[in-house]
Amino acid sequence: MSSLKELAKLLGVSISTVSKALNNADDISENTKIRVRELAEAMNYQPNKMGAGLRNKKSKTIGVIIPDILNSFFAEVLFGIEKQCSKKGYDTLVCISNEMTKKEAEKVRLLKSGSVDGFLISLAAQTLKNGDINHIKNNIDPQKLVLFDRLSDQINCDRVGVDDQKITYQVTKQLIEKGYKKIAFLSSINNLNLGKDRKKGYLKALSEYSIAKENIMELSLESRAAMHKKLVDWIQKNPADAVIAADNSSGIMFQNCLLTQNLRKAKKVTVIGFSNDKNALLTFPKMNYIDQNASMIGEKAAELLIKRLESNSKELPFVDVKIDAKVNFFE
Amino acid sequence: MSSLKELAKLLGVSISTVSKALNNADDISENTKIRVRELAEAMNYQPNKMGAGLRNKKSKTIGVIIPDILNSFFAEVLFGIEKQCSKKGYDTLVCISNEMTKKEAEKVRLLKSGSVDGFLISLAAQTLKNGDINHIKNNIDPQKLVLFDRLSDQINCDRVGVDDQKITYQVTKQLIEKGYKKIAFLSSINNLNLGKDRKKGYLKALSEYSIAKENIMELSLESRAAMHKKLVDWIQKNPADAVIAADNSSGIMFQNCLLTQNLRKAKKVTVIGFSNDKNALLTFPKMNYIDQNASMIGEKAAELLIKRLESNSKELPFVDVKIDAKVNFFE
DNA sequence: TTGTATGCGTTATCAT
DNA sequence: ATGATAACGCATACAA
Repeated sequence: MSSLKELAKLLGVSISTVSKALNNADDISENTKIRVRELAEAMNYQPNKMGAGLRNKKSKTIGVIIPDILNSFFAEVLFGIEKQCSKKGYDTLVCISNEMTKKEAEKVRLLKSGSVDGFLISLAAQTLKNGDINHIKNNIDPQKLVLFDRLSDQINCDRVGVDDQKITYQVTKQLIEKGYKKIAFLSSINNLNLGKDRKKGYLKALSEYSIAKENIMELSLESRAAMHKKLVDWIQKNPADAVIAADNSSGIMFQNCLLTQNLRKAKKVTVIGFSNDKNALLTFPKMNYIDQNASMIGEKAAELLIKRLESNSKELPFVDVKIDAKVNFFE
Repeated sequence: MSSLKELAKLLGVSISTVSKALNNADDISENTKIRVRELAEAMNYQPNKMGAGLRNKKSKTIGVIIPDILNSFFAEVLFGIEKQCSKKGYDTLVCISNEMTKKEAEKVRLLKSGSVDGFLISLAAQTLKNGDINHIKNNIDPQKLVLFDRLSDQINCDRVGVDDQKITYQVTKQLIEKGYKKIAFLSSINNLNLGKDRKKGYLKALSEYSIAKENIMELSLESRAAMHKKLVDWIQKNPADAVIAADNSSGIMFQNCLLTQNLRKAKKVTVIGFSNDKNALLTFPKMNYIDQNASMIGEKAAELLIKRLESNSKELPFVDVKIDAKVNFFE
């Protein structure tokens, strides 16, 4: 790789002249600037990030820690993060915690030594469960941290999340207003907070419209064959005209049940699942779905972090952003 | 962040003594080493990557360029890369080319300035299509490059790929040996090389066993409703007892067709798609599938690169590794 | 056994 | 308008 030194030697000027010329400093003649830029271009000069980083105490790199890259939600968030960071001239250093607090702590250490300017973190399940967040609190300046999706109220910093209760509330409301009378709820994630919130939203809408709640079914996805049978029984006995699934798997599984039993037309059940545009392609007939807008979560989180990093005033109050989901209705 | 300088001052020794002690040099007394290590521990000292990188001309960071993070195949490869790199003490800097040559070239530039030690790249569709790979050839030392999955024979370097022809050859053979007589082939990716290879494997197995080829159907996934109808017609007229789908979407779509028409039992068609363990969960009844073992591709690619980076001899011959797929048969 | 000096590539300050 | 110099954090050749 060519360096300022090399360019300087070839041009017969000093290193600082080259540096200033490339940074378009006021005190360098237009002529020199042109000569320097041309050679730099020709030599395919790229400033060395480590040299600049060492000097400026800034790496223009953001550390990202996600619990699970195989979860398409996080992959999509990452897409949004990458998009926004790229736009603002930042690199991303991506780490995976595998949902484990220990790994998460290790990654924080790693990234700090990698001299990232700031952190974008979605907390590991284990961390949330145990409320064990000292590895974050003690090692990361909240001015350099944005939490997304998996939040903890034990840390005072910028957050970007989804309003799970609002999503299901709105969808349930929409269904009611479309004339559905018996709306059931299906979930395999009632042990998680977001599962509970989604259920709350469903119940809230029903109670607002004084509608009796329909059957609520808890699914365990461990034993699929057994669940399939249970679902079939359920839908045959249940008079629901719409079903809201609290998660991606439940929705698709339920839709498949309708198909295998050829019940879809007979029962006229509208199914609404959680998904994203990519996965939705895999269902046919196309399932109605709630898209959490994951890439927007990533974009927004990155935007907030970069804004804070580049603001010199430490006076920006912490914000709590909620990203709205998009509902895709086909029927 | 604490630095060697700070530790040195607190201990009343020189910077180099601290540095050597932490690196366990021979010429430092055990006593001093202990004192230094203890303080370093207490201060939560982390060596600054940029300082070390600048000095050593090594960043212990690997640049990864993938075409599309929303494609679960690449997300899974990334998982494997991260796993292996993490194990060997390397960070990964992940970039997305969005299948565009221009973006890919930009990312190469970016990563070079970020001073990565080496590159793991899966080429963008556009790059492969146009054979336009100068941005790689001219800017990356082949000793520091491993291509994976999307390969080009215009670049002489280590490669890790899948043997697409072999996969479908083996699966077709298995089906024949299980007694299937009429094996059809379904594809929506016949425009891609890997799609062509998968078809070749299918045809090769049939010809080896002197079995007449069954219907071969090209799917376009643009207009899903139309395709669905076409598929239904196809399966009703077609006497196939097994269908090999060349890609994930085709397989799931076809399986759904069987379900919507309640044809599954009547026709007794065995479907084999491409998928991974995660996506396979979304089908019911569980679809037979070929798992490309994507995370292994990532692990192997990272392993090869690190081995080459850490070998001082430049004499290692380039290797061409093929990762075998796993076939999951449920019926 | 420990310390001093140097340089990696960059930028900012202060001469000239 | 240009150049010399110092400093960022680290590792190492060499001196003591």
